Amino acid sequence: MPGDSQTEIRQLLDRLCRLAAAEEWTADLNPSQYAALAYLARANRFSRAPSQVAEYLSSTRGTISQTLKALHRKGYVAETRSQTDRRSISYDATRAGLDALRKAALFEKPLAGYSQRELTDLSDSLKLLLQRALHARGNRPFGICRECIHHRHRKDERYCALLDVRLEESEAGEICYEQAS
Amino acid sequence: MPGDSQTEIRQLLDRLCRLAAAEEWTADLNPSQYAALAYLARANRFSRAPSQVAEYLSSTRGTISQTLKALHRKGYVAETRSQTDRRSISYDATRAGLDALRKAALFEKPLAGYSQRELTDLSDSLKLLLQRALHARGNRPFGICRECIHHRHRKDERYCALLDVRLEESEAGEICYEQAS
DNA sequence: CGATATTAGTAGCGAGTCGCTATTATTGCA
DNA sequence: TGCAATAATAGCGACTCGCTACTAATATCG
Repeated sequence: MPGDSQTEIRQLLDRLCRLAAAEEWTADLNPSQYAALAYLARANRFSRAPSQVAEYLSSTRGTISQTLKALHRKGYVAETRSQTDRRSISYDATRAGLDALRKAALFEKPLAGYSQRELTDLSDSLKLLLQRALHARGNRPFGICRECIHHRHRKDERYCALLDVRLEESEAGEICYEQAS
Repeated sequence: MPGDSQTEIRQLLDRLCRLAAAEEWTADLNPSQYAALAYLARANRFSRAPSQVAEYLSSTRGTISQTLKALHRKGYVAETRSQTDRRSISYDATRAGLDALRKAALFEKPLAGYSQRELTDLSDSLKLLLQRALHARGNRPFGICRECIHHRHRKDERYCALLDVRLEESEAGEICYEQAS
């Protein structure tokens, strides 16, 4: 039934995204390219391969492959082939890429009047909804490293018990493909 | 800066939309077609022309023209030429169109556990954000007829003071292009 | 009244997404 | 060692999107 809360929430989300998309075009990026680049800027070094980007964006490897190539042509990402697995590639956002991201800021003005409390409330509501929707579809959560069951933190050292590696302090706040809770 | 509340909220919105989009493909609709159809199902008879759909979706007349033609080919909308202005066309969702919309329901399960209070809270937060974002860009609000300054309601009669027409009871809850508050 | 905007809808271009289905490397496993 | 699984990519057809025209109908105004 059109008009109920579900439909309304869905349409609100959609219109907000379309508005954001309109802004993204002005920054030499199309919405998919923006989304991929924004992910790469927040993802840790174990989570920047095409298939991981595809999964995060609920897209396919084929499409994302093209998107990343386009970003590469524009100089917004750098390609790094893996040493251990010669099939896989990792993409990192370049300085120019981060600049392009900043140009497409949309909700700065509309969110300016919000208190920190209101921001986290909204953020948490959306996070919960997304989490449930992802779970219903059997998708990975793509949570933050620090909030993972494999994350170990003692003294001033961080460590991932799953991948068996030491972690830099700055990596604790990044998105991880393997994150679980 | 990636990682702040703004960026995070934007990425959450984006991922929710992409998830919804993935669901829409399964209902013989692409995301744009779904969005246009969902709008037509909620818009009143003064608001169903291509240019109005385009404005609602932050798109262009050209693109929406194609989208509506595609929906027409699929039998999901009906075309009606205006009697008064022979340039304009109005599109209405057909019964088959409404069925297709229902097939693409996504947030049913994830939102099932929410209380009515939580639903309206989330809905209101998003509405406020959208409203501010639209205002910042100088766009129309596309609000609901009933909540308009031109809406008159006395006894059991509804009336629009702007368009100078009587309104059916069922129209009071529909989206209107002319809505202002 | 008639010339001149303005408006509504559409067509067509080029780039690119998206869901597909292969295809090619490379790696893991029995 | 052979065969399945995996990572990335290529290519197809339908489509969106931002453009720039373009047609037809309606408004405006000297």
